Amino acid sequence: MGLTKTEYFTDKQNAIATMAKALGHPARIAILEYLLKVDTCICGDIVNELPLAQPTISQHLKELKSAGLIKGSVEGTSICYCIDEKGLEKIQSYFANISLKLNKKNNKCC
Amino acid sequence: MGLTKTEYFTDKQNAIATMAKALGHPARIAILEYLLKVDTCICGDIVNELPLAQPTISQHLKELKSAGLIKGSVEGTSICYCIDEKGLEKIQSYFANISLKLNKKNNKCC
DNA sequence: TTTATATATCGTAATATTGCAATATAATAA
DNA sequence: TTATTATATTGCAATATTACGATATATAAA
Repeated sequence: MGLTKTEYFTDKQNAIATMAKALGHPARIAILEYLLKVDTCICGDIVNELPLAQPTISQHLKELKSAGLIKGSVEGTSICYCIDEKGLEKIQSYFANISLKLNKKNNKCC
Repeated sequence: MGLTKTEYFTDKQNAIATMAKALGHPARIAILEYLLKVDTCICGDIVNELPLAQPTISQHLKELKSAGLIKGSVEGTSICYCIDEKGLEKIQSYFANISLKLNKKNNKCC
């Protein structure tokens, strides 16, 4: 195995899991935070920012991109990456909704 | 390799990544949503709810628990699992904060 | 064209994850 | 005690992830 049985779950569950998974690595959290910190859009200086090799960073960027959390556009020789607000809005509102429901039900157990 | 270099990142980055990783599987999202849906705290009927074998569910529960997203307490023969509000609050507020910063900076790029 | 720069892809080794059958454990019921 | 029930653990096969050196690609500069 080692294969996630996505067919057993709803599209939304899979979508949230995909985004959460993409954020399930400290390097990708660090990339997100760096993109948030810098004012101008970022290119390859993420490589200088993180203590990981260039191919590794490239791979992490690819995963964030395919999860819809960042965007990248060619800018001459380099590539401008930035946060994809839509994707982040999705995951943010998902957790906000969970919290809301949790507060409503006043779950007292365990 | 195959080994995440956690020592290169901050504790907070690692903590968020750990929680996100735990939610990076549709079965674990489904478990979370089920725990949220049912009024009473849940025990082994998660096994009946999801199309996965009992050992698999048990493993997923363990991961959610060690990430601080759910709690479990022995209740006779069975175990009562429920959402750990603290953990969920952490990840919720993290993304809320990201969204806030994102809106502030009006990021127009790419 | 040639060279330099930036990024992506390939290939690969080490490790982690997923899923389940079989089995162990632990608490209650008979 | 001996079931029975609920859950966890073990062991294992299939697959995925992480990381990086080597290399490819693509654009701009000389």
